[in-house]
Amino acid sequence: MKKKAEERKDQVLKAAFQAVANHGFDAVTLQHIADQAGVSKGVVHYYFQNKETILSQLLESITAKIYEAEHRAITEKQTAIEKLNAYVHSVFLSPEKNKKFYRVYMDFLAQASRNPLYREINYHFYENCWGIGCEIITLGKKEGTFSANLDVEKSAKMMRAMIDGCLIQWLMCGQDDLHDFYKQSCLESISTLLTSPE
Amino acid sequence: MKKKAEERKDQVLKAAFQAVANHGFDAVTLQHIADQAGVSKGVVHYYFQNKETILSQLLESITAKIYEAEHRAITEKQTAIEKLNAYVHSVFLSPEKNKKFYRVYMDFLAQASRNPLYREINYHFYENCWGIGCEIITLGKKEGTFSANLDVEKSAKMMRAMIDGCLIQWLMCGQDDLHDFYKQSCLESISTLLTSPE
Amino acid sequence: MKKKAEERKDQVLKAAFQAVANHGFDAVTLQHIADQAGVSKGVVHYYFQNKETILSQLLESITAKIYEAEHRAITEKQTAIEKLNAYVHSVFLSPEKNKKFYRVYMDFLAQASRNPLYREINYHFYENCWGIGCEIITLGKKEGTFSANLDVEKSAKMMRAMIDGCLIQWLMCGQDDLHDFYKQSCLESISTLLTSPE
Amino acid sequence: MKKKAEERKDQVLKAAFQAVANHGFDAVTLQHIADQAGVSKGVVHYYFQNKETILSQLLESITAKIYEAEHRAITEKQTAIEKLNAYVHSVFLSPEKNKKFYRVYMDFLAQASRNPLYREINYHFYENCWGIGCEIITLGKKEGTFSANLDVEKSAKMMRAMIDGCLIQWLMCGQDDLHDFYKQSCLESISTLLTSPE
DNA sequence: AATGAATGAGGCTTCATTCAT
DNA sequence: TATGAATGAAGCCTCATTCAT
Repeated sequence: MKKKAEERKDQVLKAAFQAVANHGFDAVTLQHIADQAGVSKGVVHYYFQNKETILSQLLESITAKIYEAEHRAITEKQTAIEKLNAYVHSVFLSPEKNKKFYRVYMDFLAQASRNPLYREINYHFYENCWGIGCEIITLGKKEGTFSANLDVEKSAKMMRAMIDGCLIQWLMCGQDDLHDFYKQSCLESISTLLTSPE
Repeated sequence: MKKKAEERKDQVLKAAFQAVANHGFDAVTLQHIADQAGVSKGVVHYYFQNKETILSQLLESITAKIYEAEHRAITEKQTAIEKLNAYVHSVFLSPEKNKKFYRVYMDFLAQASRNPLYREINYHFYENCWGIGCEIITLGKKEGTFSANLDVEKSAKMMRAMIDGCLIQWLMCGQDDLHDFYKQSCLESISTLLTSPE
Repeated sequence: MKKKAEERKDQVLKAAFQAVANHGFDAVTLQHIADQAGVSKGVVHYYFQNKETILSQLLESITAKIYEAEHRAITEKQTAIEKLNAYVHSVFLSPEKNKKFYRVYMDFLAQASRNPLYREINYHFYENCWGIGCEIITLGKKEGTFSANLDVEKSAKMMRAMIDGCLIQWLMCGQDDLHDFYKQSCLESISTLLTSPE
Repeated sequence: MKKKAEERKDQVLKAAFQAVANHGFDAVTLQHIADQAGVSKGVVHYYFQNKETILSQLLESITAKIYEAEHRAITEKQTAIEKLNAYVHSVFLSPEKNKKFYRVYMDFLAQASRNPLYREINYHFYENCWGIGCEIITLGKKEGTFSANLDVEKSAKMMRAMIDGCLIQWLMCGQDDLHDFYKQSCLESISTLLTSPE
């Protein structure tokens, strides 16, 4: 029973992601979501109180997934450089996937600037990302790869700012073939920031 | 005559800006805009063909204003360092103004990932921003302040990515008192990127 | 299930007929139709994509009904004269019914002069009517009742023109008591046309 | 002053005719009419109380013009046959003109079935048309061209019914090249009705 | 547990009409 | 006289939500 319900909710959330990716946050309807999930509109309301509940759980779900992927990527590597590389590569996955995920994510960011609930969810995601940054930077300092006098927390935040800034700029340019340019440039810039003396 | 009409349109656009800032891009209604402007709903349609027209002109208007302010800021300064400083300060204006402007701007970015018209307008804004970056960097190289081997265009893009990334991260944290932290960190990071040898 | 939906659509179409009869084609609103049907406005949109869909289906429905009644009437009779009589009588049903039906029909004709969809539906109705005429005339020629040298198709068209012309003229006079006069005169005229030698 | 006003009203009515011909009775707006007349919307309201006033005066105007043309046509001829010919030819003027005039006229007929004012105006037009019919038939009887036992008034009405029925049927078929067929058939039918013995 | 029919609030838009200039 | 800016009522349509089955 409980299991079935969990599966159902997951099914709806997956459908919601697709639906939001296709139609946009404010254009998506519960009908879109139900259609995408291959269920009736009633089901959606049966498992979720209302539209906002679905969407906030969707935000939680996708930020969790992004973080998991990032975390998995760096765990597999040993050195700070390798981890940094893996991190950035796990963010710049592919034009198609980035487009889909970041479109949805940007929709949520826009909402989050007004909706405290979304903001909180996103903040949690930020904390996770900063955590990854701190881990890499701390290791790099220990290795002697990165500057000894780096402010770890500050650098982690700048690192994430760079990543988001690049990904958004890429997304807004609408040119898939620039994906590699932005990935490389982002990586270079972060490296410079972390290795620059003083 | 013509003048009056222009003023009216401006009045409506200003009201639209306030209304979008308050309610968000997808929750704003023409009634909100009319109320904010202190006019009847009919007036809005008298000066603008439809809702999308208002919103796209609003995007044009605010990106133009942001750019103008940035451009004005750097024009007043002489050295590359001063210009860079002025640029970042003109972006990080104040918590209140940044919040309002960037909320609206983020709404548009979210839309732009799907709407080509918005994307085009934003691209034009990007070009302007990159132009400012290029100007500063070129001057800095000439002065010898910045690294001689910088790729001017690439650096300009990374510069803007850093700025947007920081501003968005600040906005999403919902803490006004971090405004200064992000301004300073952003400036530092860009400086590092531009002055780091090789 | 399907049955229920069909009934609902029928209910709405019937209501639409009443509403158009009462308010006229261009003054009728979806609210009128919903009220007449005793349902909420939403129901109308649930079963019909939009207003035009309702109205075109209404045109199809009423022309089909008129034709069916006419066809049924002539089928029951044997001789050409009897059939002709029955045909005209089935058209000139009663002042009340004619008024309601032809008011609506005239609204559609007015629209049809510009709207190809309506024109097509009406043309189909014309073809049916001409078919009835042809059937009667062909039989009459075979019987020797009607002139041997009649152009069947042309005569069928003139027959219908006479019928519509009379009914419209009657409707426009606004005098119910002339209904019988027009019915008889119409019948006489058609008889004359079909029996006149040469 | 008075003269200027009359000219202005005429100008607006002519524009109204074009506008209704183009957009249809219920889709036409005062802006269409003003544009067509090359004047401002205010002018239209200055010379006409409201929209209905314009439209009813337009109906009067066009029925008067149709009648005048018909009357002029038969006046120029001597014999009943010639007059009848001229009459029908003056009605079936040309595909283009008939389309424009009858579209507008049909719009009014549809309205007239509900609006007493329009109905009255149209009735006056009918009387004029019947008058023409009576004149022709009476002459034909005197000449011995038409059947002696014709009921003049009734025949005049049937004559007009035939004309309107044919013109409407032609209009609804949407085939310009059938214009001649309907004109000839209409004339033949009327001739048959009027010459048939008994 | 699931469906989808029904509701009705609320949005965008059109347009006749008014009125200050 | 003439203009056209401004109003606001009213229409169509969408869609989250409810509820009987």
